[in-house]
Amino acid sequence: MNLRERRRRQTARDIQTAAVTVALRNGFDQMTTEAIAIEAGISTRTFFNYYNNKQAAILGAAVRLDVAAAGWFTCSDGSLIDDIAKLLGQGLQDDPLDRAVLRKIMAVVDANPSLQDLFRKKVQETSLSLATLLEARLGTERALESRLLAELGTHALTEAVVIWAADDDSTLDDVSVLIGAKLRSVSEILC
Amino acid sequence: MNLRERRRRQTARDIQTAAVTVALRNGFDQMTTEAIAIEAGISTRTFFNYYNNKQAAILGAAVRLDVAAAGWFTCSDGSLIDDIAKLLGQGLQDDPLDRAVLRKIMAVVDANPSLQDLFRKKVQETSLSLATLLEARLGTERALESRLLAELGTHALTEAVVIWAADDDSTLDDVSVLIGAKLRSVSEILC
DNA sequence: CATAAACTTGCACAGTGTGCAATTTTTACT
DNA sequence: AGTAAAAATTGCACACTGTGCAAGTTTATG
Repeated sequence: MNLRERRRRQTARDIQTAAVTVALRNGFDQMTTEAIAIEAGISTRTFFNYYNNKQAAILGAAVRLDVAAAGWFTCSDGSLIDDIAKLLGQGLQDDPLDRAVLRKIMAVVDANPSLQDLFRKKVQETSLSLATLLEARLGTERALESRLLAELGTHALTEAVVIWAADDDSTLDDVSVLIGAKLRSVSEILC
Repeated sequence: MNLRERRRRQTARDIQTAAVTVALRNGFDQMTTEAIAIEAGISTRTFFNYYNNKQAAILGAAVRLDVAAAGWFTCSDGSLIDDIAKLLGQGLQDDPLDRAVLRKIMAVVDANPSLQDLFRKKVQETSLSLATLLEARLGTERALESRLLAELGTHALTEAVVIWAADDDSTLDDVSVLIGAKLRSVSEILC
């Protein structure tokens, strides 16, 4: 990874941290992009080079499923549920979360519908990537089930991350386990 | 229904029509709230009394499930799928769509991610109302299944409305039938 | 070390969205 | 009809958003 690339990520994180800090201090609605820029030590113009708006700055980057590196997923003949859990967990490992920061983010998001909207959008994006992979594995004729399974998987991911954030003793590996458990529980109820 | 209430709805529709007209003429991104206001014959200030932003003006009001008038749904012991189809169809009847207008709206939405975002949000709202009703019918212990079923139902609704919009000979009643058919098809695949 | 590519910044500017107070329209009641 | 309350419309001021552009600065590369 480049120095340039590392710097970009770091700046993006710095801005996110600044945004969360300001949001917790003044309230999200009172927070201006100027305040974020000052807190992060950059110009407002640079802020907009990193994020399209305040909402995006709070939420940061979405969980990305590396479709290229997931060839194993489409070919695997192991347990579908385990593979989904592993895949989603892998997506988290790529861009590790900071528990303390995440808690603050959750506090801000909980109080702001506009943030929840954007969050839904990001979840939707993740769901779409997952659906594509699932369709590749299950076959095109199962497109609808793929979409629903993906929906289910990303919901499980969200709930698992919330649990992870709340429990100081849990690790990122536990998230995969949690996802698997949730999916299995749903599967039992439906069958 | 009041004269006042009817006027409000009519003005809301007028603004929506104006917005769609302008969007098709100039492109959504070039469209300003001022242009909409002029087209609708109102002030920009009044525009914001009706809609929070351009996106909302294009999409208009969401399909509302009248929770109060849906007591029958939670008590019914008929076919769940039929009842869901009936309920969603009922929501449409309350606020009939104009096929020609809907087609124009779809053309604009198809070309604009920000409209798709808002659309997703509206679908989500409908899904939530439906989930509440489903949970009341199925029992609290089936909350998760209720949410998934609701998701499924609103997806089916969306697809059915698209089909209705494309077919001049179909009626709003057909939408219910379509929803039922889609749900049944999914149910077969899953079982 | 020189040059290209990427990044940052200031500035100008068009557009968004809201609070407030004045005015007009509708409703409800006598 | 007449009138007072309630609701809707509007203009105005203003703070904030987001983008294009051009000039300056930093990093990558050979």
